Amino acid sequence: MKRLDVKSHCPINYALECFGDPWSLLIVRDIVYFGKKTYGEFLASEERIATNVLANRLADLEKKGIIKKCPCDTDKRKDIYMLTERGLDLIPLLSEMALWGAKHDVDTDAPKEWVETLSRDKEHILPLVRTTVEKGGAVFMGPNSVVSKL
Amino acid sequence: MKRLDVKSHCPINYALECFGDPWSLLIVRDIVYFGKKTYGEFLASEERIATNVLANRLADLEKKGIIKKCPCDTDKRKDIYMLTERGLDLIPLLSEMALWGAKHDVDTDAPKEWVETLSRDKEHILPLVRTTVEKGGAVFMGPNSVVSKL
DNA sequence: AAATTTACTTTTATGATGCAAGTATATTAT
DNA sequence: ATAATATACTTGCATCATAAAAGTAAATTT
Repeated sequence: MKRLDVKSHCPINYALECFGDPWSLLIVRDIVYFGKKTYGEFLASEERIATNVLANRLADLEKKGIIKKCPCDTDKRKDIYMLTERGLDLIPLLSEMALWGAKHDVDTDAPKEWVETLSRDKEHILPLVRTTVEKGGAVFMGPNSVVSKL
Repeated sequence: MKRLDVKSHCPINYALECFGDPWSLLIVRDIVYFGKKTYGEFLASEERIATNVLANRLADLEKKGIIKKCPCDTDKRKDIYMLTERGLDLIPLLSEMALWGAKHDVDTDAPKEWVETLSRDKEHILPLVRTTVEKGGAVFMGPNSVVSKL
């Protein structure tokens, strides 16, 4: 948890120092693709992150300016986590990662149609994903999902 | 070092399980951007990877099919590490990571001109990077560097 | 033949993660 | 109003990964 020393200012190393651990990008994925917003929703994700690790990662991501936390209006026990501008800027990176994984994992769960649509027309799709997520929507889930607009 | 259990077949998680540690992508970066090819060259990189960790990461990346190792013709003590097809397919992801880092690190070392060129014309640059690296060249170093062709 | 280079391995210390359990506050049910 | 439940955490402990330092074996240079 102590990542105070900066190893270099290579942009790739900088990015890795911000989110190059096994969990951070899965949290961002949960927001972008599945519209998750609360601690409990992140905790319930398929990869079974440990609760203390989730708390650490959320705090780190907030400190790094990738997510922000707001109290929930309707339930005061909950906080709502959303992407900042820096976080939204991760969408193209996340997409390339998803395309690589979908191409190279023979057992991938990635929906074939989405992969084809995305790789065919990034210029059009990525801004659509961004504006959707900005408004609290997601790629696959919810009434305003990106896939429902295609 | 024991990453035998697959947490999920989400393409993003798959990618993270292949190279989602703090070092693997720095090795790929050294190949793509700086034309590094041998153990000693990777060991000498700015971020100062520990020698045992480098040995582990090289072995893992080879096992995952991202790099391949060939004996060096001119010096039989050395091995030459190169990207496989799977490894070459990481170039777009690495580029997005570099663009994110260059944009969000106020102290970035990324060359401004390269960042602008890349973000303006990915369609043209990325295939050029790929064919260059395939032939043993790199983005910034060597007589056949990508930047020397622009 | 001796010194150096290269690509490692081994050992020990530290730090991060995984798992199980506990806590504080807010909400819902009775 | 009280009890039960939900939510977002924290704490303690075992295990795993990384960092640092040193050592090793084969190939090459002097």
